[in-house]
Amino acid sequence: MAVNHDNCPCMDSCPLNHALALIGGKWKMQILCSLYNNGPTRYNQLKKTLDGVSNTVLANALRELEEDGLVERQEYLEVPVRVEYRITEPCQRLIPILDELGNWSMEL
Amino acid sequence: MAVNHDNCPCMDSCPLNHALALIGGKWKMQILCSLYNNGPTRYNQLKKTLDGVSNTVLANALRELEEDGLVERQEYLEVPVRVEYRITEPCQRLIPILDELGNWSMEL
DNA sequence: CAGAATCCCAAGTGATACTG
DNA sequence: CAGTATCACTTGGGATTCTG
Repeated sequence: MAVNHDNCPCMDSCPLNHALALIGGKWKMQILCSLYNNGPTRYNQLKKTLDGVSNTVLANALRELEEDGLVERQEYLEVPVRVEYRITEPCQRLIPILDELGNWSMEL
Repeated sequence: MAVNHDNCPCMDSCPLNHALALIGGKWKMQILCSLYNNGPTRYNQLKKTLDGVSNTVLANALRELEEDGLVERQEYLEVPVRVEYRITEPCQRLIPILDELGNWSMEL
């Protein structure tokens, strides 16, 4: 069982901390959730959908998500430029887990 | 599916945000993890196990976890006083989910 | 259009000392 | 022993403006 690390502390090597680093923060899960539900989305559309995100935060979150392999960025060389974001396959496998987590939190 | 909220944004009512409020933060998952693995644990023992927590943070986290029904506090009227923390039954059901989440993050 | 740069604020975290 | 109080600090998040 992955949660078990002898006597704890899991500390730095804890898979859960790693997970939190990937999808923690105020907006990352919403971003993934939106991309999952709505499919590939342009930057400004995403910004409108996630009502209240600032550019700073959204851009940073997207870059981190991309670096971590959760999101793919595709740039279409049109004028004006068009950029779409979508979730990756490994990220797809995260969705059902998040789903369980959400259900659990609501039943609590 | 709980993750689906029409077009998103899940925003405030998002079950995932609720979950994050419960178990987010730097130490809460470690606390739950430790209590799960080691069983009922006294305050100072917990503090030693989670190497690096300050009193401020640990005490606050434990109080919140207790308010949210994830942790039970039991006070034994001995001299000196003894206080033990343990995870609750609803919290037990969270463990396998965290386990999946941890596994996912490591396989990524 | 898609972001980067800048600046600011609030919240979270932490170290230390102290007390019922 | 199990915390609380106080204060300092770091980080994340946000508003706004600007540019390739």
